[in-house]
Amino acid sequence: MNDSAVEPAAKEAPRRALPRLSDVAAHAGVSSKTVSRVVNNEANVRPEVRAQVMRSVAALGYRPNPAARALVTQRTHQIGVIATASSLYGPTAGLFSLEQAAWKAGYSLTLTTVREASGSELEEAIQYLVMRGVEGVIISGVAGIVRLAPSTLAGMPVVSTGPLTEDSANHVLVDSDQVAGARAAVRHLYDLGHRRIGHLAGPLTWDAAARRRDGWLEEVQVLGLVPGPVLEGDWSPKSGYDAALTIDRTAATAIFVANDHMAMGAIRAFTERGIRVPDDMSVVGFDDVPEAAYQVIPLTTVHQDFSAVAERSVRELIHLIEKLDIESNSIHLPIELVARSSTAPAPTLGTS
Amino acid sequence: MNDSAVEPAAKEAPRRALPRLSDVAAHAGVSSKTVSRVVNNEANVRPEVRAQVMRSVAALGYRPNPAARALVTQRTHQIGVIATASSLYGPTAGLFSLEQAAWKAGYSLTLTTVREASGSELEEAIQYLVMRGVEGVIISGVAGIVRLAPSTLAGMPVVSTGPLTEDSANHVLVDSDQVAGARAAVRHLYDLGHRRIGHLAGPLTWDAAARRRDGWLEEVQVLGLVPGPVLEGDWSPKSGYDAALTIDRTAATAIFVANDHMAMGAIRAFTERGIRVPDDMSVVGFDDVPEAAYQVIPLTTVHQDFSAVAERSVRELIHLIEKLDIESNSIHLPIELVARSSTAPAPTLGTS
DNA sequence: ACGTTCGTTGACAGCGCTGTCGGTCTGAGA
DNA sequence: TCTCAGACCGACAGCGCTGTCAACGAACGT
Repeated sequence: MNDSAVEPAAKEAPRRALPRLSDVAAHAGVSSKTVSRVVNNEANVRPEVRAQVMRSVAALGYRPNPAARALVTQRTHQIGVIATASSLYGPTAGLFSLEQAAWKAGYSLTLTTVREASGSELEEAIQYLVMRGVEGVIISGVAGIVRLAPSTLAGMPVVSTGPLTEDSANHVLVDSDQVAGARAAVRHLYDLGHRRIGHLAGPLTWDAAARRRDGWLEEVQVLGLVPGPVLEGDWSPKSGYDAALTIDRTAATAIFVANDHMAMGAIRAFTERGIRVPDDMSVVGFDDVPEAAYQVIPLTTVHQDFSAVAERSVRELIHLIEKLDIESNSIHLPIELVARSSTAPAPTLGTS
Repeated sequence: MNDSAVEPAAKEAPRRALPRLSDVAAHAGVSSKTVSRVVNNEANVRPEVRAQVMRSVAALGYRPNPAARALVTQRTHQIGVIATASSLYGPTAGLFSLEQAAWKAGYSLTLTTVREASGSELEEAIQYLVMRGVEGVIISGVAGIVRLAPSTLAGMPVVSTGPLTEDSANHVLVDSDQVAGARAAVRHLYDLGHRRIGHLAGPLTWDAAARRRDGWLEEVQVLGLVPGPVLEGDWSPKSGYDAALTIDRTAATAIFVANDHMAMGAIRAFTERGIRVPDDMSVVGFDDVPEAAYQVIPLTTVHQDFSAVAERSVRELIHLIEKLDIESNSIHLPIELVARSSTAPAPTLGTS
C-alpha cells in the first residue's frame, strides 16, 4: 500500500529516548546553533527560518535538556527553600507565595524540610541543596539564631527570617516586624484598661517566639506595668490549652499569645474553667490565620502579611544571586493588629 | 618582604569559581575517574587512595556538579509537585511529608503552584516541570477531573489525588478514601438519631468535594433517609459562615461539612443565630486539622492521614519512574471518624 | 617458571547544549 | 561598479562528569 518498505529502517531508531537539538536541526535543515537561537528567543534569525524551526520543534516534541543547559551556562535558576516540617500556618502560608514570586522571576523552588532548624540539621539541609545545584537559599520559619560554618555556605546567598551568624554580604534578613506586632498587641490591651498582661510564648528556641516575647516585655515596661505571668508553648493548640489550664486567674486580666492556634487552645481551656473570654480574660493571638475571624469567639490578633514577606524574600535573594545592590541587610515588614471579639475592657474589680 | 614575586601567578588563576573533578584529581595525584569512583562510593579503590582523594576533596572544598552528572547519567532525581496555591490545610500538610518521603528515597522536590487545578493551568505547570527536568509529577490537591493532552505528559509518570484522563500505565491515583469518610460521618449522625442530615459541600469542581458529597448522598440513601439541604462553599471559614447563615433551622438537625474550616465558620454562624451546637444542631467536619480538637466546641470530624497519603504517593511515583511493578492504579487509604463535642443525639422534637 | 584471574587504575569519548568566532549574503552608500 | 556595515547562519570547542574498555601488576594455580 504505502511505501512501508522504508519504514522499518525508520522504526529501528526509536531507541533514543528524547529528540535533541541536532535532531531538530536535521529535521529543519539548519544548524543546531540556529535551533538553539530559536529556542532561546535570540535575535538574528529570519522569520521563515524561525517558523520552520518552531514547526520542527513541535513535530518532534523537542524539549531542551535542562542539565545540558545548566552545565554550559553555569546557571540553574533554582533556589532552595528550607522549611520547618510542621503544618504551622505561618511558614506554609508563605511557601506558596514564595513559589509564585520565584516563578515570576524565572526561578524554580527546590524544597527541603528540617524537623528543627538547629545548626546541624540546617547545615545538612544546606549541603543537600548545594548538591542539588541551587543558586541561593531561603530559610523560612527558622528557629533560633543559627551559627553556620562559613565553609557550608561558601558565598551562597541566603535570605532568612531569623538572624544568621554569617558574612553579611551574602545574607539578608526579611521578616515581619515581630517586635512591633507584639508591642501593638500589648498596647491594645493597655488601651482597654488591662494592667496585668500575661504572655504565652512560643518555643523560645525560635527566634520569632523570642522576638514576640521581647516586644511584649518592652511595651509592658514602657507602659510602666508589672509583667504578668509568662508561659511557653510549642505553637500547637494543645500546648495553648495545657498552658491556659495552669494560669492563675487572678494573675492577669489579659494574655498575649504568640500565635493563633495556641490562643484557640487557651480560649478553649478558659471556657472549660469557667473563665469567660473576653469578659473575664482578654486574649490576643498572632498571625491572623484564616479561621481566626470565624471562631465562636472571633479572635483579636496581629495580622502578618506572609505573602509580602515571601515576595520580598525572593526579591532580595535574586538581588544577591545576580549581584545587584541590596538596600539593607535587615528588612522588617509592617504588621497590624486586628481587633475582634476576644478582647474587651478590663473587668473593673478594683485590682491594680 | 615575603616572596610575593611568585604569588601573582598563583593569584591570577582564582577566576575559576569552583573546583572540578580534575582539580581534585591533580591535587590527589590520581585520575579524575578515580576521584569519580570515590565520590560515588564505587568499589575497587584501594583504601589509601580513597582516603587521599577524600582528603583532597575536603581540602579543595569540592562539590560535584549536579548538571554535569545529570547530563551524563540521564537522571535528575527530581520530582515535581503541583500544589494548589491556597493555604488549605490538607494540601499543605501533605507537602512536608512528601518532601521527607522523597528525601529518604534520594529524590528532591521541585514545587509549582497553580491557582486552580484546571486543565490549562495544569498543563502549563506540567510543561514547566518537564522543562525543569523532573522525572515524575505528583499533583496534590488537584481540583476536578483533569483532561490532559497526551502530548503534555508523553509518558511522564504521574501520581495524583484525583482522576486524570490519561494513559493509565503511567498514572496512579493515591488518596484518602473520601467516600468512606463521608459515609462514616453520616452514619455517625444517624446512629445519634439524626434523620435530616444536610451537607455543606466544598467547591464541587474539586474532585474531593464531589466525592464527599457522593459519599454523603450514598449513605443517606442507603439508610433510607430524605437528603437534607445541600449547600456549597469554597473551603474557607467565611464561606462556611455565610452558608450556615442561610440554612433553614427546621430543615436539618445535623450537617456534614466538607472540611473543618467551613465547619468552624458554620458553628460560628449557628452560635450567632442562637442555634446551639450540638444541642440544636450537630456538625461534623472533615480533615481533623490540629486545632479542631481545641475549639470552644471541639469538633467531631473525619480524620485524614495526610502523611500516609504523601508517603504512598512518593512510593508509587518512584515505582513508576523506576519501572517497578505497580499493585494498582487506584489506591484509597483508610480514614476514620473522630467523635468530639460538636455532635450530640438528635433533639427529640417528634419530627419524622 | 608460566599463564590466568582479579583487583585496581587511567585514557578517552561523549552526554546536549551554548559561546565564540568566522563566513556568507544582503542592501545601502560612494 | 565596488565597498562595507550589518544581518544571518554554522563549525567547533568545551561545560564537568561518568561509562567503557584496556592496561597494569599482584596473586594464584599448575
